[in-house]
Amino acid sequence: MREDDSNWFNRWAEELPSPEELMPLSQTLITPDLALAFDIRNSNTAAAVVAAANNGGSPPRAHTHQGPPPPPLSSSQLQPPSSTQPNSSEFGDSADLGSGAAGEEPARTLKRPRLVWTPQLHKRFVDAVAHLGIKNAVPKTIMQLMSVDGLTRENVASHLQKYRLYLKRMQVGHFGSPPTNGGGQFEHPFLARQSQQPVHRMGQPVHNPVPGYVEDLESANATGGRKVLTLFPTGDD
DNA sequence: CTTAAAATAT
DNA sequence: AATATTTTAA
Repeated sequence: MREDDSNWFNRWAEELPSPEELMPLSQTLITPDLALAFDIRNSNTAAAVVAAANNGGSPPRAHTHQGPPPPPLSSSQLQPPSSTQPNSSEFGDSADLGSGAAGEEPARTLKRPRLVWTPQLHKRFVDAVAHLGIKNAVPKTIMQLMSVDGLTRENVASHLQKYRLYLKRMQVGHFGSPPTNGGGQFEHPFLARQSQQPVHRMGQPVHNPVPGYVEDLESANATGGRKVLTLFPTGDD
């Protein structure tokens, strides 16, 4: 079906907002501990990294008692506010994943929110892999090169796994391949799904635990009326 | 309900 | 580190 290929490109195009759009996002995250404290989960495609830990339920996994709670991370690296556009070139710059409040150390007892691989973040990832070469493209190195604060090796490893699978799949498999686009450069439809329909769920209306904060969040992402607000200015496209 | 992304376990 | 499995979000 040719609808398919036209769609994938469409989707891909859809997912990249203007840099300006995501610019104001630099510090648009609710402080992690706050979010976690209120158990705010945004089904609204709001903040990228803001996810909530399942609180109030029975912990599904408890076996394999190997759980010294890892340090959340070194918290905030001081980000020089001087540059309006900190990163424009390749690497050498450090990106900064949602830390939210500077000076707030979530520290102990907080589960790390689910990471959302935004296109920009993925781009950075791909860039890193490309520049490292297949032999050095291991999670640790990639993570280091990406220099994204808050990004753990596990995150990269998991993503790398999927990325490799994706490559393998397109390498052998279907030829359907990208549409007649002049055979030019195709980005990776790797991150295919960004926004979906709100899918109304009957019976259980959205009960916002903390309307005030949610409102705050919404105003943050609603700025411009776009759908997805993601991360920091990777600014590279 | 289904699928896929991310986390987690091995 | 790589792969498999499970959990969680869209």
